[in-house]
Amino acid sequence: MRPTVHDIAAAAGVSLATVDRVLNQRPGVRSVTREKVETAIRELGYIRDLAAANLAKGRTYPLVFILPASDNSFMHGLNAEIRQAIVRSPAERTDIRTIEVPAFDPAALVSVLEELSRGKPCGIAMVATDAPEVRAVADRMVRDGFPIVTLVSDLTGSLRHHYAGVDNMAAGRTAARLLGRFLGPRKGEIAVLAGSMLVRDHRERLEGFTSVMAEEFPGLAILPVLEGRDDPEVAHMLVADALSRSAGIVGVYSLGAGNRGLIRALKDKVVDRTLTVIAHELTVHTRAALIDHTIDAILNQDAGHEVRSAIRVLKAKADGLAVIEAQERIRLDIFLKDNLP
Amino acid sequence: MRPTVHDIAAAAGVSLATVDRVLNQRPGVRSVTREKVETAIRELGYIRDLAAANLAKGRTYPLVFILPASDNSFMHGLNAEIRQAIVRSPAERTDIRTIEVPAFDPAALVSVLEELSRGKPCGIAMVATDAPEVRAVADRMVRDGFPIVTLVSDLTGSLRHHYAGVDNMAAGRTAARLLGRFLGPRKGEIAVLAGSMLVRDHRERLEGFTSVMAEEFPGLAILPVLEGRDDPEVAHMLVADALSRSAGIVGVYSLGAGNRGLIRALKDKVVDRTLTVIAHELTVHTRAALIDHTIDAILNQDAGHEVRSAIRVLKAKADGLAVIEAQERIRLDIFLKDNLP
DNA sequence: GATTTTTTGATTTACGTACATCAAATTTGG
DNA sequence: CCAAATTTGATGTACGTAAATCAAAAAATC
Repeated sequence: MRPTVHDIAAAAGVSLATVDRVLNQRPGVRSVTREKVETAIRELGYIRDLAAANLAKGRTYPLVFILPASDNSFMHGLNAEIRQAIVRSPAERTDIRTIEVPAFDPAALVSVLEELSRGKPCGIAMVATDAPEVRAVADRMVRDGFPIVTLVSDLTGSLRHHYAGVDNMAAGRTAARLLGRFLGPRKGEIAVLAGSMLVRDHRERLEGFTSVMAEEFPGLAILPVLEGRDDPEVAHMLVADALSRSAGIVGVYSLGAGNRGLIRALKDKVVDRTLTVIAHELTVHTRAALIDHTIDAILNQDAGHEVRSAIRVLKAKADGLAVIEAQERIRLDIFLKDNLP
Repeated sequence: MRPTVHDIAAAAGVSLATVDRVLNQRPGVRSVTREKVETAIRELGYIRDLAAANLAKGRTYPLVFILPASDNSFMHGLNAEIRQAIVRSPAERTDIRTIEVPAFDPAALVSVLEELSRGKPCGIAMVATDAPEVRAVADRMVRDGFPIVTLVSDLTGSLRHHYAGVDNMAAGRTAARLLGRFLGPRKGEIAVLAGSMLVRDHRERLEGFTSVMAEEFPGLAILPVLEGRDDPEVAHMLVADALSRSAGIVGVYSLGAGNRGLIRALKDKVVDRTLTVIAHELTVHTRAALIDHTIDAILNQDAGHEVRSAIRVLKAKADGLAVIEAQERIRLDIFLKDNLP
């Protein structure tokens, strides 16, 4: 049987109360005594029974998710996953709340964080807007002991405990290689559809994409980025326009949302030529397009995994425990029509 | 606050002891009374606090992993992940034991299972040898109440509660499409290297592979399968031989283990022609080969995820709880040199 | 050496559930 | 209606930890 507080008290020759004081870093213990207890803990290999401790404390983990108020499939999916997590709350002792903030608005995010830092949440997960002022508050809160993880989009150079999202640079590079290899020896132009270059994940995907394209597929020229604002209508217009303007386009990389518009544009135009298309995020629309060969590959991040991972990490940090790194790495899913879930 | 047994006793107008009898299906409760209690449970939305219950019972989850005694990187990795899980045992209340059985030996597996069914394990995870006699014992044990999950390789048509492994048919199909698309308009022959056609996962991969090849890439002809027994030496010999024999080979699909030998053969021979190569399982060797372009893509199953998933599922089944299906789906990882972890 | 302060011990209650015991109430059988 | 069997209640202990109280002992201060 694993040792309990009683065993430690006995081994250290002190009372249970003293052991408790040491374990929960309460004052009123001489450092010699504390030493004795800590030695006993180490020697017996004591590990506190978290379940029992949480029971005794009546502990719950109050967590806050801060999300941008964006109206696209991915964010809806993310929201749905958080609601699922809320359903599981009783069993997991979590108490999850979500806060919506205007998208791409550092000031709004900062004020929400300021507000939270006056409260009691034991953990914060946020889709970060990548701005210095956001980083400043986040870092201050980390130093003040708040567990903070970024979700989907990271905060450059910040102290946040963890990033629950994919490596977007790698995603862009992967897209480039897939596109390049699928096209083989063909030469031509590549259209890139993004949401906005103000978001870090989109910038990074583009950066990864262009670098591999330049290094390894010199026959393919990247056209100026189309910024579709993650809006299907805008995306449709931009892509349709680009396709009609340039006959040299052989491939498309859609690195943001709003793929509904992209797909419509592709279906209108493409009877006369074959395009190779790579898009991000698996939704009902992209899935259908993958199956009917309008899209050739989909890169995806699993929102469910991201949410569950964020929760696990925040709980672990709140308890001062280690996380299983490999488990928390969010993988880039590559879907062809053959390995759809 | 969530309701406790006390609240239920009060609501149902019975004593705590009676509630306990109902909850733990102990005898000595009239059906009318049982009804009252069950109604109260439903109406208050009571859910038993598993942590408290486990504490009171002093419960641990004795789990057994049955693994084939195969000497390849993948099995070594799987073993390592199980050892990691054993390290985490105290915190997870698990008590994990592994048993090695000769590979591809149904009789041995059956006798181990028979032995276990006389004991007390609350859950069994096994790399199944796909044979009718194995399925028979497994099904009997499932009916007797043992939670059983198959790991990596499934048991055809069995009642096992869960399969913690990838969809190998989908893996083969994916490999075919990748190879076909990477080769583009090129015509030629494809060499397939397998471990053994006696293992279900290899058979399925091959089946998926050939079907997509036949349907969609008629210009590519699949050569007779090379059975390398997952042994680097044998694999080396077979591949070197095939390459020297046929000048028409343009691609290779390695769906088993023993890739060390394959890679050596490729490096020896391939200076004079470009081959497109897809292999399974990310190891130090395949990773290096991917980076130096000897291999073009690696399909992988994450052994760590498989082990952790098997444990979560077995625990849930032992408690009669639901699992989060999406979380337990083992994904097929596709690695290009750009998205290596 | 007496006094104050700090440190330690002893003990209790609580968390939510499991499980056992014994007495009391109720039902059933004859 | 009585005896036997069944059902229910009341109560206590346990699991491992947290947290509080109050008394006792030890150390520090003057």
